[in-house]
Amino acid sequence: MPKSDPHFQSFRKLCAQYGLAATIQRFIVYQTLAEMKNHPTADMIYERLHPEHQTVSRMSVYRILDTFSRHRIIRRLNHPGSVTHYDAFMEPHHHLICVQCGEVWDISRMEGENFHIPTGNIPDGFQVLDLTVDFQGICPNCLAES
Amino acid sequence: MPKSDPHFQSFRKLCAQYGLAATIQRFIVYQTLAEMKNHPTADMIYERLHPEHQTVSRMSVYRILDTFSRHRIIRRLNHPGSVTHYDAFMEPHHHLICVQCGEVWDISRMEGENFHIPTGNIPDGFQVLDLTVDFQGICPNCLAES
DNA sequence: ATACGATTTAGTATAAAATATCATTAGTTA
DNA sequence: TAACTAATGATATTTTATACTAAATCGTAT
Repeated sequence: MPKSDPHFQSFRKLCAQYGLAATIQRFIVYQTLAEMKNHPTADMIYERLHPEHQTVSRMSVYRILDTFSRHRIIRRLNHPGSVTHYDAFMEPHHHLICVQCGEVWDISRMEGENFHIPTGNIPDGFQVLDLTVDFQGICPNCLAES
Repeated sequence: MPKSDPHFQSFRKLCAQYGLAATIQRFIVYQTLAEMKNHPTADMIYERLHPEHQTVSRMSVYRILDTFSRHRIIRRLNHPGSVTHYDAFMEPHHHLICVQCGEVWDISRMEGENFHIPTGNIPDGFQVLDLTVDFQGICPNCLAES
């Protein structure tokens, strides 16, 4: 019973903060995404929640993820390939991307990683919130195959 | 007549270097991409070259871009949204991405930008070839609207 | 130059991912 | 609780990408 979930109250506050209605569907999608640690796609989220919650349609999952990412409640990732991936702002991290097979790995940010924002290049009026580094390369598997 | 194009000879060498056949279709796709400076999608490239070159099918554009990106002759970009974008390794650059509207701008790399590869975080056996920094933020237009 | 074997392409069909529309339902505010 | 507004579900459709195979083209050795 989602509405009796103790987390629902704080979720209601979160939504109010952004002027959004705190629907059960939004709560379930948000909770499911927060539990998943592997940058799921909209479809992966739907498949995960559907067995327990037939009350959420696939359509709504797409729409809710879009709404939430526009409000920056969740994050829309820039993965390679042709499917949009999401995450729920867990811990900040960078990406390791194999240009051969397209696989993506997370790498945590390092103390002293020495990435600063080169403001000299950022046009006036653009408000930078965050940065992500994508490392392109070849993964061990693909190296072995070639 | 593509084959009489003076650039075709150097393109032939490029392909030979990677063990790829230097077909007219590949040449046209490559040339078209090199002319386009805005990270086009496969479809945008097809629409651009089609009026002049009916001899290249949409299917081939997708396949050629995939082949070339696997060989790192071109680059497959990690844009937000659900369509794969490409560029032709013109000049190295980073990206400025508006999380609100999804628009992307290039920013050139800076002398002294101070991005080094933190090898401590890269798993053994992964060969890093390049890195790109994505700056997430809000563009002036979207800032004005909200 | 020509012919042979190996790649590559075109075309059709199909799959996967995302969006549009609108009547119905649910959430918020008073 | 009632009225108003916003969100959902279902279906249909669009967009993006892939599978498959006969025919054409490319590279290599003659």
